[in-house]
Amino acid sequence: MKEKLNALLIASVDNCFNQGALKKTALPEFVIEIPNNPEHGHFATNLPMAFASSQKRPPREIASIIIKGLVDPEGLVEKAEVAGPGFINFRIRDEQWLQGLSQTINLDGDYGRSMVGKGQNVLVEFVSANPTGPLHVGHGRGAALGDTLCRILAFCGYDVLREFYINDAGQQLRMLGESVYSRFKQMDDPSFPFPEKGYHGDYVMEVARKVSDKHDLNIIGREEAIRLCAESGKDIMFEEIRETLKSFGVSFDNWYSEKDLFNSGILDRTLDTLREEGRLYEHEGAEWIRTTDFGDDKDRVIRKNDGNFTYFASDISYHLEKHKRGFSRAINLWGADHHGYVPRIKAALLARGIPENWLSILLIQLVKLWKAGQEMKMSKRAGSFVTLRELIDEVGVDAVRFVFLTKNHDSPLDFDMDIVKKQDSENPVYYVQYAHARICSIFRKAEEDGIFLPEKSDAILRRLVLDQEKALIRTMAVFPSLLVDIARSLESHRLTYYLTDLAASFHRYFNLGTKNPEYRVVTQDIELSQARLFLVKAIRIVIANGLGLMGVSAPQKM
RNA sequence: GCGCCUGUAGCUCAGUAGGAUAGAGCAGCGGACUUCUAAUCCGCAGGUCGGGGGUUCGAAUCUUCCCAGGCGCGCCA
Repeated sequence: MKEKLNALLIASVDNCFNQGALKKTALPEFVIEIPNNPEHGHFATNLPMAFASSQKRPPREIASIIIKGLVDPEGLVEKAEVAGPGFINFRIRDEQWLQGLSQTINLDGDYGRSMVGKGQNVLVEFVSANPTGPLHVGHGRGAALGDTLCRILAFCGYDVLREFYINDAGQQLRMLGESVYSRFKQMDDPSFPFPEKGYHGDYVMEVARKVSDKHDLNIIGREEAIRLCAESGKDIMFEEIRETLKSFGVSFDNWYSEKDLFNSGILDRTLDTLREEGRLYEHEGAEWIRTTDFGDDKDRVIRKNDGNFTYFASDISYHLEKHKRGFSRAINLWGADHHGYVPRIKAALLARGIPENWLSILLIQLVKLWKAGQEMKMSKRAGSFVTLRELIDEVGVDAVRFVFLTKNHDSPLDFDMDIVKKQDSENPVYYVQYAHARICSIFRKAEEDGIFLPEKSDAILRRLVLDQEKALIRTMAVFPSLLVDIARSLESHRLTYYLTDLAASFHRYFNLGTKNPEYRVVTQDIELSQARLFLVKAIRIVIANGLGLMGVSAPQKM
């Protein structure tokens, strides 16, 4: 609807140009928004105010000129009026809204789908946890956010590739191997030393048991045993990570291995290119990249004086390779503790002429877990942390995902397990799900009463005349453009608020019927009942589609 | 010290590309189920949008300074 109005406005301004009512100047940036105050109509635009400076006329005057020159062959607008300092407020004709409603019903599961991203392929990298331990709750937030973002992008027509980058080449894997080996040795000799920077979590002992069940670590040399522990440990952890993600409803198209980056020669090739272009230099036995030429605050080492590459080398290479693979844009979801790396990775891309906005990096703030009124401090080093697996098992996938999606990614999130575990109204996930279940229940009731929906809805929908019904129809009309907005802003949490809002409007509507039977969906008047059934069916569709994009189930019964 | 993020109701947070009178949930108080699901709804109360300046028709939103909190500033991974 907003899009239609936008086109209408542009045509109208054009018309004013041709009539000489307005000077031919460039169209300014303007917005069409839904006013908070219902008295201001269904839509409002600030176009006249934005136009004031180039037209050199008062906004209100421009507003009435545009209204006079309105081009509206479809009969979209019922009323247009000048308001406030120079807004134009629009009221759309009921017919138009009803058309939107029947479209929602016809499109069903495809309602909200669009093609705005057509022709664009996007690489979304998220989670990318090291296979040196289980996923913790912070990874869960990234997984929920990333997965939902991918679903929304795909729904908006983007060609999305979901990728998990596996750090399987560096020191940390070696450390896992040493930790596992040490735990194995400690089974017989508790005084066996544990590596200083080793992984302390209990899971390491479990890995040690599993590895030693399969292999006799005593008959092979220490080095080989550590290598074996590292390799097997990685496989075990990785399997666990995949398993956890799967039960969390998160899938990936591609698992990109850092080791492959080395073995395939890609890393060397990318560095050669940078070297040829004079972006690298030797200094004190190490090799550096001149990221300061591109906005970083200091140059960075990519090869240490011991000959090993820094992790940054593979990171540069990985991202340059992403670009080379032909993606029109890339999105990374990182933990906010990595924000210091943003300027340097962007600098490295710029050094190869890749524009800064090709890569969007979403920084995800910390999750604080609360239980029994106490914060559960997490420390990976000390091995004390709540895993995503534990959280899912205790709280349930729907609730965890929903809560992770209630906050903007750059705002820290307090996760109160006591609230989220409750099976009652305090738990926010049920509010939306309940609306869905309630609608299903209405349909069961209608069926009992022998009321069924006809094929065509159009004529019947005219019976929807209540303010609440019209408001619901308008709210639902926002859904497609909301998704487009999210695809632009990458702010998935807005979907959560939208669905909560829609559910609230529905619950309110439903409750009208508890006071006055005339306002029930299923009434004595069959045609009216059918119209309302179409309405709530549309609500069910929007909620189901929205929850689907969030990876949250839409139950028929609760 | 430098950089990034955050600061909105008692608490947790929204606030749609700068728009008109700043919202929700929870907590508090008072109401609504012989009824299509009360996991719901209605009402009341609750705010110098951290503070000061600036930009303009208009600022929670942009800018600058200050205050408070979180995180990051390795030839670690």
